[in-house]
Amino acid sequence: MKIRTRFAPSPTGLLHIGNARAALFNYLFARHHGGEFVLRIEDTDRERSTQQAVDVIFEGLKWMGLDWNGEPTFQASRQDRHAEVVAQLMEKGMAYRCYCTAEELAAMREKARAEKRPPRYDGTWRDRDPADAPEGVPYAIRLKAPKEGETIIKDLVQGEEVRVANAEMDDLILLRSDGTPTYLLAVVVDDHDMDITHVMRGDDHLTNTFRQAMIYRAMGWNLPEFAHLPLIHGPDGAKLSKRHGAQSVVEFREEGILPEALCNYLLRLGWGHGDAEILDREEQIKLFDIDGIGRSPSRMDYVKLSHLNGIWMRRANDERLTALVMQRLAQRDDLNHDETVRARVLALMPGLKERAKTVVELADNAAFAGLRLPLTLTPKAEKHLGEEGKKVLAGLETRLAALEPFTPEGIDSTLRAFATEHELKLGAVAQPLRAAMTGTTTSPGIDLTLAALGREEVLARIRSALSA
RNA sequence: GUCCCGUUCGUCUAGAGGCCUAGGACACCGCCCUUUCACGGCGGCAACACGGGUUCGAAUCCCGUACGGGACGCCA
Repeated sequence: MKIRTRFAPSPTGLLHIGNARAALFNYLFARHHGGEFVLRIEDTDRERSTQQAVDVIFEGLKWMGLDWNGEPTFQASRQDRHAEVVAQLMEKGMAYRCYCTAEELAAMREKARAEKRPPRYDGTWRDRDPADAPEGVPYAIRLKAPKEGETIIKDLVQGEEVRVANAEMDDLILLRSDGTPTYLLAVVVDDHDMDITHVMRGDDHLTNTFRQAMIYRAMGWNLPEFAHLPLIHGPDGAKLSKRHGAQSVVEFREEGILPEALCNYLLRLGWGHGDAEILDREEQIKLFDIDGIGRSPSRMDYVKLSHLNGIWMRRANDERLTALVMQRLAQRDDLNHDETVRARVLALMPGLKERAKTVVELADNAAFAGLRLPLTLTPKAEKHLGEEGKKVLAGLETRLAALEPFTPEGIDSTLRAFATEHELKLGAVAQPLRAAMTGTTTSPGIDLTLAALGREEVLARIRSALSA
């Protein structure tokens, strides 16, 4: 049997981190087993669904490198099929018309709650003679669910068997009074028709699964395997919300997170395989399986995500990182943006990427490459450009002007020789230079920094610092 | 309120009855490397929710309690 998984988000405006993880797991599981991973957009709620929201999902998945098989299915386009299934259930006597209004149902629930009973539909129209039906009143169609016995489902994550007494459940609505299918019905029909073998989704759907199982049974269909993933909470254990920080895929991208870091983090959140921590896509596919998924909800740890992002940045290609940095620097109007600046950033990248955890930080640290003279100094940098510092710069100016070739190696030996001659520690030479080059006290190695700026710029920055 | 699920360092996790003096990672604290800041290396702090069983032996199996989460819509 070929494994087929699906990711079935509803287009409501953002690709939430929990959904993104569900997509990742479904993707990895399918790829691990040589199966297929398909996409279905659950847009039955026409009010809230927009093309823009659909695009956000596509873009997010592509950014994460989760490619799906075939064309996406739009659930709304399958309404005729959903209605057809309901018609079959009516014929079999397994569904019935319910004429209760929304107000009546709300009152029913409220009353039940007030009496501390579980809020459920009381079955008013279940056995009532259809002839009693009021004239011209719209009706919904409900499933005639079993009232006795129990419904058992198998869950690959949450334990072998999960069971609930049928008396605990009421007759769910299949078709709304406007004729459109409900989520519960549409999901079952689509998963069946699309030959989905494994349904992997958030734990919040676990109890829905019982009701869906009833629909499968009523139709005489086989159930797929289920795997309910524990939810992701905020660092404090409460529901993930805005105040915790980023929660959608695009937000993480804006904050300078690399997709491979996000995927690596999301995978390790709620899944483990021995001591494996850093996994590229190939290893993820090789190692991922359902038995590694944990059972309890996990907390989002933005600090650990940053750490992983640092690792993935160091592994990333310099050209790629430079492009990301230049994109961000383009927003700043205190910088030059020409090709020279880009070349400097690229040359600095090996040193830069060791010192940042996000692309945002990377861009901040790279910005000095495009700065115009004179530089604005940080208070700490200023201290290095006192009398002593200036003496060093003045002494260095002629030597650097004469240095040939102007390479990191040549610069390094020039500085060391200068320090020895003047009985200075290397730091006493490097820090004034760094301050003059960057306006700050931190940067990649001073040899690399000077070489990247180029002789002309280095001399210009020294003179500028000297004349300040 | 009813039902369902869960519970190993602060966090993410390893752990499938003896390999556990409970391992790794992040964070934190030292030390080393060092031209700054990082990176890296070494070391430290730190957990089996609680109570009963079962067993020669339990983090691992069973029951209960506590705590946490989820569901209970003509939303998905």
